[in-house]
Amino acid sequence: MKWTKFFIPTSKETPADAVVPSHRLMIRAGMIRQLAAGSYSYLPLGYRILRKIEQIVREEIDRAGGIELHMPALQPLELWQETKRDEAMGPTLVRLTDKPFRRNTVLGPTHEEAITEIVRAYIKSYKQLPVTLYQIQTKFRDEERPKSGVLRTREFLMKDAYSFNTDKASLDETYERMYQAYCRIYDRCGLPFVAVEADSGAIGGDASHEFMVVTDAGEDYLVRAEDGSYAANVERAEVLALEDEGCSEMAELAEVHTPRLSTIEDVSNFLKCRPQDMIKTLIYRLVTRSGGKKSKPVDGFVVALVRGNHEVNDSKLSKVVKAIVEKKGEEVVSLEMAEAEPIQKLTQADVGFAGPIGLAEKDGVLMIADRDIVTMHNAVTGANKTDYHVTGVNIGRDFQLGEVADIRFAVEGDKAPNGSPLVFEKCIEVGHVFKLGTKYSDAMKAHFLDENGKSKPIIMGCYGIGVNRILAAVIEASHDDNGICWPVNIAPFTVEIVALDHREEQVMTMAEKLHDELEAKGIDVLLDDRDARPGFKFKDADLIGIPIRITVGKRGLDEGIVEFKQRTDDEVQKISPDSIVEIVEKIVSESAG
RNA sequence: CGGGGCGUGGCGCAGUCUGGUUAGCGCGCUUGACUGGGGGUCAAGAGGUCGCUGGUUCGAAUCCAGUCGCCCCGACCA
Repeated sequence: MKWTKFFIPTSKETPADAVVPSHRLMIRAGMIRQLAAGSYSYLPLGYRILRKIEQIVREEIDRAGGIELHMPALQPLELWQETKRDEAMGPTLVRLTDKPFRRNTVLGPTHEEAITEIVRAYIKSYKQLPVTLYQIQTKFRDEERPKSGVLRTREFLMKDAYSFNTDKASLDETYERMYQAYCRIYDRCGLPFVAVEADSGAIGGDASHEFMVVTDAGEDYLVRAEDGSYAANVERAEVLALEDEGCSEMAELAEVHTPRLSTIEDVSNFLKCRPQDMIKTLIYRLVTRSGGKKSKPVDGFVVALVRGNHEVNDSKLSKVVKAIVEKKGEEVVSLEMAEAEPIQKLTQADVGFAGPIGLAEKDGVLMIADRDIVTMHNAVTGANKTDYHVTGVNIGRDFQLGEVADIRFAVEGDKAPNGSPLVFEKCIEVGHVFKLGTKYSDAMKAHFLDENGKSKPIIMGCYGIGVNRILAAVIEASHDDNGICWPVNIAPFTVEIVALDHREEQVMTMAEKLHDELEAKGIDVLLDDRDARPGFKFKDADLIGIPIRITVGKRGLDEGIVEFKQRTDDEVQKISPDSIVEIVEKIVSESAG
């Protein structure tokens, strides 16, 4: 490809709106252009990269046993009502309601429903399982706040795979294969990643991993043990319980007047105590049911206790509550933060003055203390009386602990389960693998007959990769002051030939000869044949980040050489034009690994 | 959805507070000349309903009201 015949609108100036490096560089390198918030056109250079990443993804998912198909973005709303995800997705689900014929149509944000609809129609027997189907397709999500260029957009390219298995062991096997495929994909894309335990949250399921790229441009956080033994999304990170600091003497329980001071910060400032010496008491409304779907739901409360400097992790809490409730042979219908009114009724005080003393004994109250409550002494907490707190609170003497569990988020200073200090890092999620279980097959009645002729729901897994995010994440991970440094495997072109003076016939002849030779070998080569000064071409070459640069100039040709430089190297090598093809082919095959 | 900022040629900005000839500057673009190893020089050009609507005024990029859009922080995020 010759530069003058292609379309690479590079720019010296950085657009004011672009903040993160990948966004700035993609615009400056002429890879993308914004059409609206969260909507980007991929210009030819950007699109070449996207296609290369897509192809790597395709090859690896195929290798892991995936079968490619293609589903529509336009979907009937009814499909989403079957799984109640029309509600769950909320405003993120793009609904087309302008014209009568579009009523009840949505643009797919993901395809669990669509794929399950296919599978339930055709898969009837255990003999047809397991099967993994996937597509690489455009997704639509009306993100409330698109940001950081291509990192968070309303329309994006996603590889979404769905596995269907007869049992858990079979799902585990597929999951592991996909997990390995993901690792290979990021490796081939030259993207340094961390696989972390992810929160499987309300959906249930027993395993979920996210693939993260550590960068300041990210919007998620992961925690990692310093010794490398542990990595997880902050949403789910487990921590070592704090050590007991001990205390010299047990103080008297005392009530103190704390008018209108209902926050941890206010009270700790007022009483001159540390937030970690306070017990935060949060009240949730718990609805349970025993004995099947027809039985009457029962209202109750969950009182969650954490230290003042900690936050309750709702996901951890709901898992603990679920386990306790199920142990009693009941099931959880819902668990939500209580409104002001029921809190006042329960505590006999305004919101902000709740405390554990006397609460656990009340009817329908399930008290769950975080593990780090256990080691508190002379604590401060709400008095269950408006405008009052109590100090000198001690467990055992003043109130009894109910259930004890890890129900909080990790914070700076925490340690991993093995005692290694935890490090918090900002990151971008570039992939997520998930054991779904039977959530969708139950809701949509996707059943199969097993060896005994018994009908069972198909066990599902889903596996997503954001193709555009890989692209942006690679730039975040691989750039310098001068521009992008593309890894060979996904570079838009592998080689850029810089012809230094297009008026010199011998220069252009040699440049074109090398271009043709490389192209004949199937190597993606870009020849900068513009009538521009050398410095201008070098700057552009660095900006668009082609991994191998070959400079053809009169000076070198007089010596019988051309110059060879890799984007990430400093030194330039003088090389005979005859050996260029061989050297490039070697680099390409080494990268392909 | 809360808080903040910004809309002036393709890009980056000045001008707005304090209304007043023809709306400027840099980059880029066109033409010509020179130049030619890290974003050159000179000369001559093309390109703008100042986001949109309404209002105030003799007169609005500038003041007022409304509206649309974009960016950042936060909340939210299968």
